[in-house]
Amino acid sequence: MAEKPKKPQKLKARLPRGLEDRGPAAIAATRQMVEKIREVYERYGFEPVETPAMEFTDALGKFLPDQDRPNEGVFSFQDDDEQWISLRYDLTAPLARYVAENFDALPKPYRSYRAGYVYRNEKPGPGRFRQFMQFDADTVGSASPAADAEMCMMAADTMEVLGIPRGSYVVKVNNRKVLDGVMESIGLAGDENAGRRLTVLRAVDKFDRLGEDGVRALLGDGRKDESGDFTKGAGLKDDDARRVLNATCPETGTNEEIIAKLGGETEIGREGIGELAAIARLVAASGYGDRVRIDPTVVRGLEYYTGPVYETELLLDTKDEKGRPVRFGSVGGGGRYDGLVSRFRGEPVPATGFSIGVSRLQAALTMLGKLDTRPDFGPVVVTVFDRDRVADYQKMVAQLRNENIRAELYLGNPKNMGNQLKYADRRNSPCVIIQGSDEKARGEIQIKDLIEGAKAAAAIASNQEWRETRPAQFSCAEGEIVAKVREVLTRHDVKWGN
RNA sequence: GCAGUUGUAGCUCAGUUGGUUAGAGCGCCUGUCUGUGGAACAGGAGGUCGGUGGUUCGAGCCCACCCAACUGUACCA
Repeated sequence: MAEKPKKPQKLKARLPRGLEDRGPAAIAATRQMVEKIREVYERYGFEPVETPAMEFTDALGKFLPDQDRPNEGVFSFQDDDEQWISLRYDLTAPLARYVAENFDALPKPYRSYRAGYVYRNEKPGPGRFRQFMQFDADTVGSASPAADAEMCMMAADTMEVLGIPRGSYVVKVNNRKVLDGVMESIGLAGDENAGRRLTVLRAVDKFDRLGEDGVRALLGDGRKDESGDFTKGAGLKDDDARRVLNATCPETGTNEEIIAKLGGETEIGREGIGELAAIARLVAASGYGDRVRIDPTVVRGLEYYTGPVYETELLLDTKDEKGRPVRFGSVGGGGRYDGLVSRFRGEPVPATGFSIGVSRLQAALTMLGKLDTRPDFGPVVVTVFDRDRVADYQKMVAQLRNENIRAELYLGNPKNMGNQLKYADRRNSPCVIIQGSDEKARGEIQIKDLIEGAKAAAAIASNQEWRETRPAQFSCAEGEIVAKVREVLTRHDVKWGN
């Protein structure tokens, strides 16, 4: 014990929670998803624009009320001039800043899209990350319900282009004005009731998770969850709670039937219903009435939305590796934010937008087994047989690379062939090039087809036989290296990158 | 934040009523194998038993506090 030398304290390699490292398969999947989404957005007439990952905190509108510091949900720091800067938490608020700053130079209505990472300092979970990718599209400068309807239809098209069949997703639409009208009708108008209105909205938003009874409890005195934790409710009278529930319970039937049941006891409520009806008509006319559904329970994140709100939800059952059901929440959402750009300008600038949660959607599709997670093929590996002929091998690599074939020289310790082949195997290489002194003397090289070899190996039992038969290996003239390698690649349909 | 559950090797987990030097499988590295991937065989590295303090002759096991992860819930701008 005493003679055992004390080990130096090792630094623990670790990543903060809610963040993830991404390997080749995940990167390839994201690239494909982003490309497909981009095609849809372009087809709808949107053009790309990107903004940085950071903004002044006040441009994001994220200072806590009555405090000189940013909201805790955003990652923030102070610049050397003491100004607060925050990582963007979505792509909408930065776009509003961009449009306001470049207003005169942009055509109106201005239609643009962008993909990028956003950051939220919240508790992570399945499909919930603290850095995640969104793909966002916005129309700024149009108050028409056609702009909103278009967002919903584009959301539907996007889901299908990503391989989610019709019927396995739904685009839900609601209108904040309808909710405001209901609250006004039970006497919750005015600034003094802002807190209770928020509680009511949060309760309604939980309908899909807690059901009618859970929402009723939250509208009334409160609710106790299965761990025994108690959540205080909005304190509505039974009668008022019933009216809220009547106006917000999910209804079955056509969009028109649902809209007809919404009531509309106030001016603001009737306005919202009218907008919903207009969207429903536009959506139906284009043949999207089955996928874009009016749903009175949709609330969405609470601050800047002013009218229609939309949400895309997967209807497929997702289960984790232990078979437990996993709730992913919405994989996309958006709405109308008529106040966000006008904050920077003294005039009204209506706007509406929609974002796909690329990271969450990818997590869901991975769990559903709908994404190809097989590793890509590695490069052709040129092995080192004679150490003093590395230059010859490097030349072969260059020949292949010049023909756009992924290739590399084995850069490890070339003491034996076995290790080099093991390396190529791990890299998932389609084939390796071998040239020892015997081949060199004949002006030939050996090409070993690792894909074919792996198949042939299944029948081979002993290591002796394995080595002696050299399965799927052939020789060719030095000058044929490119042509013969290409034959192997073609035979196995090897494509890199896509 | 609140509540519940769980922390033993890189991963999945054993570990008796508290009793020498904490184990297994898988993975990893090396060798058999300076002319060939897998398999097999042999060997090796890898642990402050989440942390600190306490009870005890003696703690991976019992107690207290702390930390972390997971699940639910809240918040989610």
